[in-house]
Amino acid sequence: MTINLKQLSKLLKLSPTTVSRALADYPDVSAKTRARVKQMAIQQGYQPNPVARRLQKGKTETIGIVITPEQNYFSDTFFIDLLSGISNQITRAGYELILGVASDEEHEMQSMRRMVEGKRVDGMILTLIREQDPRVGYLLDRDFPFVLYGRTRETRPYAFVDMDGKQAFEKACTYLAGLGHRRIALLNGEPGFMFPVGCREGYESGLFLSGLELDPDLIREWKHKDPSQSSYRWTLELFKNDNPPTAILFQTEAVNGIFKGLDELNLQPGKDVALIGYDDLEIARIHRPSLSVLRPQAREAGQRVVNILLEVIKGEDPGKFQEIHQVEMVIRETSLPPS
Amino acid sequence: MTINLKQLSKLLKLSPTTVSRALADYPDVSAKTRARVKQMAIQQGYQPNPVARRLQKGKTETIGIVITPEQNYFSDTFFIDLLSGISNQITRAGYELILGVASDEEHEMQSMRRMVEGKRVDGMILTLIREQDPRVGYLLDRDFPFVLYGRTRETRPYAFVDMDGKQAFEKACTYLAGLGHRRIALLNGEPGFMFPVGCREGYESGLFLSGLELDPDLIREWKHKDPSQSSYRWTLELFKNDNPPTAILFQTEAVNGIFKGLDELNLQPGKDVALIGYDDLEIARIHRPSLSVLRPQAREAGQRVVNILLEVIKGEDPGKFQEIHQVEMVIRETSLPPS
DNA sequence: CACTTTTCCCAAAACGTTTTGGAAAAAGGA
DNA sequence: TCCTTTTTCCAAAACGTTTTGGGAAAAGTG
Repeated sequence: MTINLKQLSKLLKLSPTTVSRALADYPDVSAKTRARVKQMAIQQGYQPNPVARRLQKGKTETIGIVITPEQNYFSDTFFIDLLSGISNQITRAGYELILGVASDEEHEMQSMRRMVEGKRVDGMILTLIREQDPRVGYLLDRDFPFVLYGRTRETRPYAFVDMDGKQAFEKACTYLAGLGHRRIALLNGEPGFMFPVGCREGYESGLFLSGLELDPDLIREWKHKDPSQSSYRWTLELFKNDNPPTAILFQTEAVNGIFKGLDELNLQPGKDVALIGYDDLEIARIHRPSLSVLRPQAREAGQRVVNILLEVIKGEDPGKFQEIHQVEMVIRETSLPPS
Repeated sequence: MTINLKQLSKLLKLSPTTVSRALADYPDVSAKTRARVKQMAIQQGYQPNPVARRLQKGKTETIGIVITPEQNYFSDTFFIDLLSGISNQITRAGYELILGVASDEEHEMQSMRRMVEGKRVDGMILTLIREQDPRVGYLLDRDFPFVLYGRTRETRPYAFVDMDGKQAFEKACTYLAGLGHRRIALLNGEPGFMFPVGCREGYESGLFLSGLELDPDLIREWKHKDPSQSSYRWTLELFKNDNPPTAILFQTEAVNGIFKGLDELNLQPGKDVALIGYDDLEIARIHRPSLSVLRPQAREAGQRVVNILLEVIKGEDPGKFQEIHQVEMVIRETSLPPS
C-alpha cells in the first residue's frame, strides 16, 4: 500500500537521490526521467513520509495554536471562521495545524511551552490577546516565530493581524450620532484584554467628532467568562441613570444579556434603544428586529495570519508584518433615529 | 539552548544508547547512572526531539480530527467541551492533535485522506456522524484506527463513544407525560445524521410507555445549517394544528427559533408550552424562564474517545470498545404541567 | 582530435532518536 | 580457583528522507 522512496527508486532503476530530486523539480535531472519518475510516483501513490522529511529538513512543518474554552471564544461563527481561514491556508502550504485546548491562563502558557520547547512546531498563532501578554514576551525572548491575531503593549517589533476596532466603533458611533442620538452607551469587553482598548478609543473619538460629551456613566464592561449574565446586569444599571442612553454599542457576544435586560425594562430593541453590535453572529441575523452590526472578515484575517507566519518562519523581519484590517458596518433594523 | 542526545551523552561521558535507555527506564542500566542521567537531563533541559523519535518508532504520535463549520457545531459550549476533553487526554499521552477544518462533506473526506494516506496521524476521531457515513467505510477498508463520537449504520465492528439519546428522550418524554402532557411534539435534528434517529426512538418509546399515541403531525425536523430559521418555521407550523402540542422536545441548538416562534404566537415558554432541550448551552441557563435540559457530559466523552483510540492504535480489537453514556436530565423552569 | 563545459546521475552523509545484538566487567557458585 | 550467570554498558544499524560533493557521459569548442 504505502511505498517509500527506496522501493520507488528500485522500481524505476534509479537512485533514491535522483528520484527525490526529480520529484522536487531540481534542474539537474533530465526532463525525460523527471516525467517518468513523476508518472510512476502517481501510479504507485507515492507520498514522501512527512516525518522523515521533517527530520532531515530540521523543520516540523507544523504550526500551533492554543485556545481556551472558558473565554467563550466559540460563541458563534466568528472564531470558527478565523480557524477555518487558518486551517485552509496551512494545508495549502503542506503544513499541519496542531491544537491545544487550555482551561486557563496557566495551562495556556504550559501548552504553548510544550509546543515550543518540545520542538513540536515551527511557529505559533496567538489569539485573544491581553494588554500585558506574557506569551508575547516569552516568544520574543527566545526569538521564536509567531503572529498575533490582535495587538498588545510591547515595544519590540512583532507581527500581527488585527481588526480596526477603533475605526469600527468610531464609525458606528458617528453613524448613531448622525441619526440624532445624543446619549450613546458603550458596553465594552473585559479590561485586561487588548481589543476593548481600541473599541473605547473609537467610541471616544466618535463622540468627539460628533461634538458629544463623554459621560463615564454610559460605559460598562461585561465579562468574557459570562457574557450574558454580566451584560444583563450592566444593561439594567445603565437605565437606572437619570438620563438613560438611546443607543448602545457592544460586542455581539453580549447581546443575549442586553435583550433580556431591555425586555425586563419594557424597552423594545431598535425602537426604544438603538443597537449596534460588533461581530455578525447568527443571532444578529435571525433576531427580530435584526441587529445592525460591525462585521470583521475572520476568514481573510486567518489566511493572512498564516501567510505572515510562514514568512516569519522563513526568516523575514516580523516588524514588517503589521496589518490592521478594516471592518464593515451592516445596517439592519436596530439602528433607527431616537424616537 | 536545545541540547540533543549526543551532546547530553558527551556531557555524561556515556554512550547515547545508555542515556536513551536510562531515560526510558530500561532495567539494563544501573540505578546510579540512571539517576545521574536523569538529573543531567533535567538540568540541561533535554527533551528528545519528537520528530526523530517518531521516525524511529514508526509512529506519528499524532491523532487527527476534522470539523466542519457550516454545520454550526461551534454554537456553544458543547463541542468545545468535547474538544477540551480530547485535547487534554491526548496531551497527557504525549500525543498531538491535528485539526482540519473542512467547508463541506467533500473537503471533509479530502482532509481526512490527506491525514491518513499522507501518514500524518496514527488514528482519527470522527464526529457528527451520518447514518451512511463514507468515512467509516473508508477507514475500515484500510484497517486504519479510528473512534466515532456517535454511531452509524455499519455491520463491521468499530469503536465508538455515544450518548444515549434514546434513553434521554424517553426519560424526558415520560417525565412530561407524567406531568399530564398528552400532546408532546418533537423538533428533531436533520435526517441523514445518526443522532436524531436515537432521539426519535426514545421519543416514540416514551410515548408508548406513557400510553400516548404517536401523532406524525407533532414531529418536525430542523436543519443543521440553519437551526434558528428552520426551527422558527416549524414551530409556527406546529401550532397551526387543530390540536396543538402542550410540550416540545428538541435540541437546544434550535431554541432561538422556537422562542421566536412562540413569541410570535403569544405563547409563553414554560407556561403555555413546556420545553426540554438536549444540550445545556449557555442560553438554557440564562434565559428567563430557564430551560430544562438533557445534559450530556462532553468532556468525559472526549477523554474516553482518546483513551479508546490509543488502545485501538495499540492493536486492540475495536469491537470491544462500544460505549453508550447516560445523559442526565436537569429540570429547570420550562417543564411544568400543562395549564 | 583534444580540451572544456554542460548534462545527468549517484554514493554517502546527515537529521536525532530507538533497537538490536553483543561484549566487558562484576558477581555468584562449585 | 575456574566456570557460569548477571549486571552494565555500547557500537552499529535502522527509520525515510534531503543534501553534499562529486563523477561519468555527452555535448560543445577550437
